[in-house]
Amino acid sequence: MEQIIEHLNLQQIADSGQCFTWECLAENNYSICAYGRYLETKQQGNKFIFSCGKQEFDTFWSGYFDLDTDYGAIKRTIDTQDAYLNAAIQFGGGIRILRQELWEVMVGFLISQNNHIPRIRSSMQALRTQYGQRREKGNAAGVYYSFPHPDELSDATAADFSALGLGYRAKYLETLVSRMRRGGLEELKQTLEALDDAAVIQQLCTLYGIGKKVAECIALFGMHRTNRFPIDTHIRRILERHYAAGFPYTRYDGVLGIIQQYLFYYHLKGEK
DNA sequence: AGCCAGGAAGTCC
DNA sequence: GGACTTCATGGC
Repeated sequence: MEQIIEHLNLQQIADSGQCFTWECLAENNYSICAYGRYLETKQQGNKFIFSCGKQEFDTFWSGYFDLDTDYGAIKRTIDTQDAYLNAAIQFGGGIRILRQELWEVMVGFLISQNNHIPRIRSSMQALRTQYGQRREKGNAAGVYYSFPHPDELSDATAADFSALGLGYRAKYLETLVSRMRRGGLEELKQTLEALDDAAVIQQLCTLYGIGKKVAECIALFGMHRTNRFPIDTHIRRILERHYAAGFPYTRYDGVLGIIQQYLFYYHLKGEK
């Protein structure tokens, strides 16, 4: 099916580092596996072609791409005097915060610490093909691998994960899997849903290998807590260099996570 | 061009 | 404050 969508750019999202499992098939053409479903999509300007039917798009993928959130309205609240932020949005205004699966995000950002995006991606891909379920694409030729549930990872050891390039993070994942298997993940999800942002972060930080920064990312990308503002090395530099007098947190209260993504992506890819 | 060093969406002890 | 895995990246 086809659809016109504003404030969405596949390449920007794919390179923004919020998800590590999209696969680039060609320019502006990606395959996406999420919640066990498979989708291929192509973009030409604001026109998109999706490999699924209208009903599946409306009931599932539309939510995944966060199309119910009005990014145009958010952009209109931006301080016109803030040259850096405006440049960032000019550069990466097609970024949205996807509604990804909690577990996949937890693993992705557990691996992300002290790491490069290309390497995170290859580790995530290896986890899928090693432990995920092999499935027919259905609406396209070939097969894909779903991202493995904790139960599907429960026989793997730290040494197995290390072999996939996780390095010293392998033991973190082994411990996390043992906590999240056999209903642990579903229990955690229920617990977290009931908590406010600060308590979510606090709760996540009790897990071995998850510190403040990773917890913030999990809340933002895995639970759509769009007011979380993860401060990593890139953001820290931006704050020092461009917001030495203080960042306007209160002005963007409620959408700080979205603002963070614009800034992060611009620093990562745009600003030279 | 090819090599080398500093750094990478940090956290643990 | 130091150690931790490995390697894509940029500088020379």
